[in-house]
Amino acid sequence: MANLSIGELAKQTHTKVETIRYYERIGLLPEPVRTAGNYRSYDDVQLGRLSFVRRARDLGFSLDQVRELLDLADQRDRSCEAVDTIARQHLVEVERKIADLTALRDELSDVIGRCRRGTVADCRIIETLAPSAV
Amino acid sequence: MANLSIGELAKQTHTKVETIRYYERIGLLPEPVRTAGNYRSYDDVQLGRLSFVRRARDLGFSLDQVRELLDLADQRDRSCEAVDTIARQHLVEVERKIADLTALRDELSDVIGRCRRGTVADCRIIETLAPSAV
DNA sequence: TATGGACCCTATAGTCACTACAGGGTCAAG
DNA sequence: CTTGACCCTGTAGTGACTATAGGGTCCATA
Repeated sequence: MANLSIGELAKQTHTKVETIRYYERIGLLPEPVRTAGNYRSYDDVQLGRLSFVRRARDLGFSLDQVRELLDLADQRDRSCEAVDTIARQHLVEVERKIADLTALRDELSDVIGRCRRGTVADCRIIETLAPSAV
Repeated sequence: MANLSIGELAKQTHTKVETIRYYERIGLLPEPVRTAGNYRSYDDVQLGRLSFVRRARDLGFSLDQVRELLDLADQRDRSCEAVDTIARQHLVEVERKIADLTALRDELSDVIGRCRRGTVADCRIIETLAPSAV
């Protein structure tokens, strides 16, 4: 049993104190018990829940999607299909972004190379990221 | 020469009309010429510029960074050192993003693999995303 | 016992990058 | 000459925080 203050919880989950209070305000985290001095007091269940939220956010899930995932985790007899669908959508998007960024990286390297050779004039950054066929 | 209305430009760049006006308001896009009826009228240069902005935004660059990249492409007579410095900074960031997204992709693939043909009870997405060792 | 500083509280406003009205004007088709 | 799709300006709302003001709590040290 942990009994963490909001600051300790923040430290352990790499979250700002304000963000935790914000999550509570929007109903993503339940209201914790309070100490005599009106301080919030958290246990390991809350710690796990917040860890999950933070990690999911870091992976690009919206707060609404996080809420959905939390609901799914609470109802453990349900099919995993919804989780799979959300993850699958993200995977497609992530792979497209990797491809785009790789193209941009190559172009930036090229610009740097050309710069070294003193021919800045034909910079093709715009052409790389804004192909005529949009 | 295209001579696009704001709606046509929006369609071609997969942008909302309001967003285009917003970009103009904050000075990211130049004010276009107006028709007799005070409608905005765009050409292919604007089209290319907006395409670039959208693509760069999608890749996770902030509007301020997009502004910098646009300057990089615009001011071709800049000194080599200035161009090199900006390009180099962006290259570092782009490479970090590629690494992050690659890790994310692997994790999502893993989640999808676990979810396949299981129930939430078997699906370990929660454990994956909220490991006890935070 | 007093006090200083680290921590906590609420409430509100600000940020970024849009997005959505409200209330009106323009324009081509029928 | 009206209908409906499109455009205009201006302002307010959204998501997900982040910061600030103005105060209360806790506890180690003088």
